[in-house]
Amino acid sequence: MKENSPSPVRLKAVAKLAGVSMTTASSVLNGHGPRLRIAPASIERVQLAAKELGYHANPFASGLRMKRSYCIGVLWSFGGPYATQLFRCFSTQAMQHGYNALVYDSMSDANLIASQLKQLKRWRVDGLIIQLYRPSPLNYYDEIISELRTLPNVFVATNTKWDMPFPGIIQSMENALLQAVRHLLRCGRKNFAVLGHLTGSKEKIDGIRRALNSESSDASLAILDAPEPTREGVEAILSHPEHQSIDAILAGTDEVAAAAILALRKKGKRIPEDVAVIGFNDSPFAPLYDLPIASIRRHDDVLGAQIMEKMIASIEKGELLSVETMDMDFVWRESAGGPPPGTA
Amino acid sequence: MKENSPSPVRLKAVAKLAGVSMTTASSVLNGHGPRLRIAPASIERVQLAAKELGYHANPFASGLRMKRSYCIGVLWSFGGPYATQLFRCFSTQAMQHGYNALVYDSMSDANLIASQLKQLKRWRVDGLIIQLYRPSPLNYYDEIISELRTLPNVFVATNTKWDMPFPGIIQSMENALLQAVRHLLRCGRKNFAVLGHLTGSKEKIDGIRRALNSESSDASLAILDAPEPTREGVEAILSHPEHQSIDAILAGTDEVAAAAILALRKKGKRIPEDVAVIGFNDSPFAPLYDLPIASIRRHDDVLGAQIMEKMIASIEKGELLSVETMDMDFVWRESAGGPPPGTA
DNA sequence: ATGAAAGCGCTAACAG
DNA sequence: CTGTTAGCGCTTTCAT
Repeated sequence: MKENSPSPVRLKAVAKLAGVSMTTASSVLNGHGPRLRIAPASIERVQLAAKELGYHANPFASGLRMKRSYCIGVLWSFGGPYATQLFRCFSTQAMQHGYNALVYDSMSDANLIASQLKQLKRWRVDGLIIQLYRPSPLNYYDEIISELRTLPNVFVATNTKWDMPFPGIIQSMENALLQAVRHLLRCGRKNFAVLGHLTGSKEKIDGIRRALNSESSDASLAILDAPEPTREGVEAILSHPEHQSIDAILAGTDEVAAAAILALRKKGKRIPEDVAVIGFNDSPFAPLYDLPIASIRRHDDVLGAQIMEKMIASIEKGELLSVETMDMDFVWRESAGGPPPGTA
Repeated sequence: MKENSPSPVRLKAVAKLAGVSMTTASSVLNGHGPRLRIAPASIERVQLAAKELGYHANPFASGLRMKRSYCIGVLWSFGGPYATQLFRCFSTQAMQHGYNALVYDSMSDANLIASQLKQLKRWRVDGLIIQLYRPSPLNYYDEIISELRTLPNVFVATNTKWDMPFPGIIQSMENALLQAVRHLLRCGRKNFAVLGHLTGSKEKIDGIRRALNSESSDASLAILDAPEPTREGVEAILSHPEHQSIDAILAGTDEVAAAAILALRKKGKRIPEDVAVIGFNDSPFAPLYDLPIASIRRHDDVLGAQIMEKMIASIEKGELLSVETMDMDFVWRESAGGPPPGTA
């Protein structure tokens, strides 16, 4: 199974072939040739030799010496239909720059994150990209944050502004929710409901409340907890007598939205005439239902490459990581009812 | 941003605290205590000291010395709705054993794979898990395979038996296709079609042909190329006059299946009465359409942990990696028509 | 049963 | 401009 692998080329071999010392070879290969004013001829010979032998520094040796790892840690809660693209961006982008992305799914769990952080620290990562949503209580992540302070080049992706001593990016759903709510109000909806996992929908609920307020609407907002996106589960919840007046549902995912549509129809309601339904994540399936499902979209797919790019610039050139905002979008489709926003 | 991190604990400190030499400390911590008959008292003191100081060996130093990396490479073409779970299994499982998973999305592209392999080799991975479907022409992967021979603990996941000098697992859709085809034939279907990306559906087409043969059926099989799973694209294809007699569609993904259902309905066909439709991947959305979509399911979710487990056993205990088969399943739902298989 | 010493492969002061 | 030298932190003979 395992054959005798040809022992990897070492710096010594390159130096010998180029007819210089290891020092010179090393300097050239690390790009210090010009700075140290090494003879152009030597530079070229070294580079040629390296290419010819297919030399690549042993990362464990140079890592040990330089006290750095050429590894970038990524702690992200992967979910939703674009998680794969996101992950792909991280690892591909890192590889293109000669780095390794050590990617872990944090599942937004503080204990898990703590142990993953420990592992990444052991590996002396050169930088860390971490997704950390505003916790409640606010001190929930205190230990993690103090741990982060000991790491270089920390970049945090979060969902909402929050006093957090790291640069990063805010992916806010505030604006998308505002658009969605405005649309629903314009269509005359009065009784809103949030449907889905309670855990994690706090942000959505707050956002909707704020949106309703800012539009000075007196519409009601019900919170329906649907842990699983099954037809039966959702049906049971929506059958409750208290919930019969609901005319606008914001679901936690597109799956839940689909289940809700099926359940409501079964009860004789027409979608979107009687009840408007909006999903979340804009999965590729959303437009492919018999009634295309409106959704709210996070632009994860372009995000990964951008963040990794910045990270590497920060590591290599010391460019400061900055805080930015990236809004999500409301994607209108038939299930939201009414004419699409922006139509006269 | 970066604070003065407390310099990490080194072996020296542990040895001093335990009152032994570095040698002894190292041996104990690597589990050689008993073998070297080190005094039980010393063993305990060392372990205590290590725990107290929170010592963890610098992986770069021990990696350099031991000529190994505690890293496991994963080259996989991530796709389908369960890709995230698969990825999560790989990295979590590796972490639990103190390894790092270096995961790259190979996208089944030979050039990409070659460059990713190079990177992994530089990193001296202790093992490699790679997804490599039977290529055509068969020698397409020759370079990659000869590269793989130079790596330790290679484990290949593939789709079909094929002379490949590595242990691994075969995820075969043969059986699932047979079940699906049998079901369709039992329901009296005569004109089959495969609908989806042509690239990558060769295996499916062959499997269906073999299934039809083994059932001695004279049903026809049309190959419809639908690069994108959009309503319009699929509609255009299915509107072609030649394709009006089709009564059973095996789609490349559940998305394509959904698009096909919409397109066919628009043309006045009833699903599943006039045309049976079967998707692929069994995405969580499949059961949530107004007409639940039958599908074919790959058990990716359990696969990742299993493979990684074996890999680590192979690295640490030299247990041989073995070749196994894992069948996919046909998941009946209403879109496939007829009574579910197994019903009287 | 334990410790001193050598060295994994590389890089960066420091002398020439 | 180039080479000699001294480690980075750890593991492992080999002596004691």
